[in-house]
Amino acid sequence: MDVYSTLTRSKEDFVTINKNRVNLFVCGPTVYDDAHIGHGRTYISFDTIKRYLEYSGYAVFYIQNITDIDDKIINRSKESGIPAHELARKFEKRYIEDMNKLNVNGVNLFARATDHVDEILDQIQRLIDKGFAYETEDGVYFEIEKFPEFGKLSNRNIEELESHRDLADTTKKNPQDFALWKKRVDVDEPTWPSPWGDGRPGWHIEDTAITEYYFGPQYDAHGGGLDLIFPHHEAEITQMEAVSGKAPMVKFWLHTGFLNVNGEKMSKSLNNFITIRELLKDYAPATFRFFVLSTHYRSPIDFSKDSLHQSEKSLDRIRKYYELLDVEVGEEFHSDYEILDKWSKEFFDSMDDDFNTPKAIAAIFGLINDSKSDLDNLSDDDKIAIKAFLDDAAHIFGVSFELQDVNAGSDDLLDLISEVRSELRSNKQYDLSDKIRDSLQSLGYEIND
RNA sequence: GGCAAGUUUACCGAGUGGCUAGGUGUGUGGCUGCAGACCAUAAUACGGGGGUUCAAGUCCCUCACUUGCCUCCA
Repeated sequence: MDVYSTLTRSKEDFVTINKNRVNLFVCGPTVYDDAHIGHGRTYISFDTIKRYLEYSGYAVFYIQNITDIDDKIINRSKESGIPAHELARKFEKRYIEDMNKLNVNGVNLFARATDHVDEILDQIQRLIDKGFAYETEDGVYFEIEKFPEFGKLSNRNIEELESHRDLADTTKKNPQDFALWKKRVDVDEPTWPSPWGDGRPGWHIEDTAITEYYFGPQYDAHGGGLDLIFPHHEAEITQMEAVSGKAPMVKFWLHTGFLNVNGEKMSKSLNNFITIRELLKDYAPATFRFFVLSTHYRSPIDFSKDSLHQSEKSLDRIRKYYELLDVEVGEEFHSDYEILDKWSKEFFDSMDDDFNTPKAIAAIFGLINDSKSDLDNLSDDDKIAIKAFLDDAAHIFGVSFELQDVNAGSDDLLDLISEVRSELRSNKQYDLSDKIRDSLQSLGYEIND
């Protein structure tokens, strides 16, 4: 299996630290508002990656942090009058609900920043002891001059960055030094005691404190959105490798591309901000998942009604084919159906190639196109084999290929109506039968004569 | 300005130097009372310009354009 790492800007053989174990960390959300479809894109991608790793025989431990204390939460708390702690819990709960609806359920542990303050304090102390960090009157900072490798993930160097920063009103030695601890005294916001006075953690330190605690100083893969490469992930590498003296902290850095809306960046000012909750009022979760997976996870993806519609139709086509496989998948079956072998190999080869889901989807259609015409001539075992393959693919993608029977329960009534319509048609009373058809269609029913 | 990713047929979107990606949409034919669904079938491509090669969408150079990051951001 080949996986692309941002650190080397190339695909590399996926070699893990400990045999078939994979320790995976993905940056979670800051819980000050509802999750949007960009979050959805990123977390669906990593959910699928985890699913595929597990399918391939890896035991994956997937941790996601929850940033439940930071400026945005505090600001929102002051605006709304809801205590910061309460606000964070509320949106954390809504976030997890949203993810469950999208069938994103692979995270083994959600780790809150505020539940790991002890580990954070401990890591800061060790950074000070080793001479990488210093205290000023308003906080504790990492001194990047002490870590010459700063910039290796994002291809930047300290000199060039300095010229773009303003040193005014900061107590830092160097403008690029970043906060490990922010001292906060006499303010109406949550603080924690520390050896340097009351305050709260800087943004970057929570992730390395959490990963060191659960994984140790080195682990297999770290993911997040493209926008986190600098400065967030750069700072993580700096902190962790400085404190442990071991490198690399992470071998595989995985970054998801952005989701745009109608070609524009999603932002509140453009009024094109779509939350997952809003999305799911109009579209099925599987449609959105399939839409996300029809683009490679590192590429930008453009969200539009039209694209969602295309995904819906594509998924429908797979489902209609799946329905033609009128067999039950049992324990044992034997098949050497060549067309299936060819396309399933293509499917898994594609997934092995940096999780190339669009190509894997194409392999499913390849199978459909090549096998559809001789489906009637296939043995039950061959059909079972096809169905088992599609079940695996569906599981990896986190969708279902079962036809969605949204009208279950009203079957008798529908049967009656369509019977009446058939009778009208056989009597050539098309005015009335077409009226029934139109009405049923406007109610969302499909007519397949 | 620095760094990064892109520019493929109407749209989305794969492409490891030589063999039809795939989907959606469209055309044509079939089935239909008609439309849809369904079945069959067809067409359109590689941003511009150089170069390497027997052969380039695929490698190299160059130009143009797009997007993102460089402050918080999935």
